Amino acid sequence: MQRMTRQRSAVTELLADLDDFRSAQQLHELLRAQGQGIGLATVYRTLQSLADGGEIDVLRSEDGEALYRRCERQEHHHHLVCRRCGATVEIDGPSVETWAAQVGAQHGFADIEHTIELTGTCATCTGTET
Amino acid sequence: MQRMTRQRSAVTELLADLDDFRSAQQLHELLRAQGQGIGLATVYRTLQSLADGGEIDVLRSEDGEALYRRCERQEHHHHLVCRRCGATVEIDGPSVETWAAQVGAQHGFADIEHTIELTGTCATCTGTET
DNA sequence: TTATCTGCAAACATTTTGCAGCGAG
DNA sequence: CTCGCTGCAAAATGTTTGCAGATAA
Repeated sequence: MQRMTRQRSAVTELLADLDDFRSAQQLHELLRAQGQGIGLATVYRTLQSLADGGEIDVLRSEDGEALYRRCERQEHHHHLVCRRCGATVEIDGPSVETWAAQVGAQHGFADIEHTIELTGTCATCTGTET
Repeated sequence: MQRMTRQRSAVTELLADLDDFRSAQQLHELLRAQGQGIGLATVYRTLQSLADGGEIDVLRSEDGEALYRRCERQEHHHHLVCRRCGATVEIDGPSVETWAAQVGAQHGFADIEHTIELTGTCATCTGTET
């Protein structure tokens, strides 16, 4: 089992304070900035163990970095990103959640998870075509 | 502009033959297996340039590898994957296509693209719980 | 011809791992 | 006391880049 070390609780508490996804290196820097003495490897190991335990969510950034966030059990939303200027809009798609669950059930799949990414060109960029 | 080299057309043609997402290294191996002499760096550079030109789609695998696939203009489908045994079902989601376009329009975004991945536990694996 | 592309190997960034010592239980 | 956890630095991966030579146009 896990021992509750100073480092582990530091990571857990930091994640509790943050709402966005952060990279391991970012979290490491934040901890050091807080005056917490902690090694990068430990941050990675701790995050991995938290992720294994389902206590945090992990996703990959566009350039392959792993991003972590404390697990939000519910109420997730998706992002709509402009491929031109990078503008991002948070969107909520109840219909998609429903659709996902439905499709899963239709094929006998349980415990469905979904990842959705929307990309487009935003109004500003569309109008500003060169 | 791009020169049409032996290597570049080899990559393009290989992608035309494949339907799934493949990693750069995988594509490199396939090309070598085909007897095509091509360096890994060239594969990376070519894929990057194709991606920049919007000729291929890129996404990130769970473990941070970049995966490439020739751009499918329309009529795409999504996959529902069993997290336990890896079984894959192709699904078609007209409602999602609609939802995506709608959400995009709502926010003034044009030319919406979406990536959707569904993961769950399939019937067999659910029933076979140890 | 000549600017671009290629291959190789070295450089990079992120993440993982080996090992000696620390410390929670 | 013990065994897991930590820190460091070295190793592993996947990707990028510098450079000299090959080559498409």
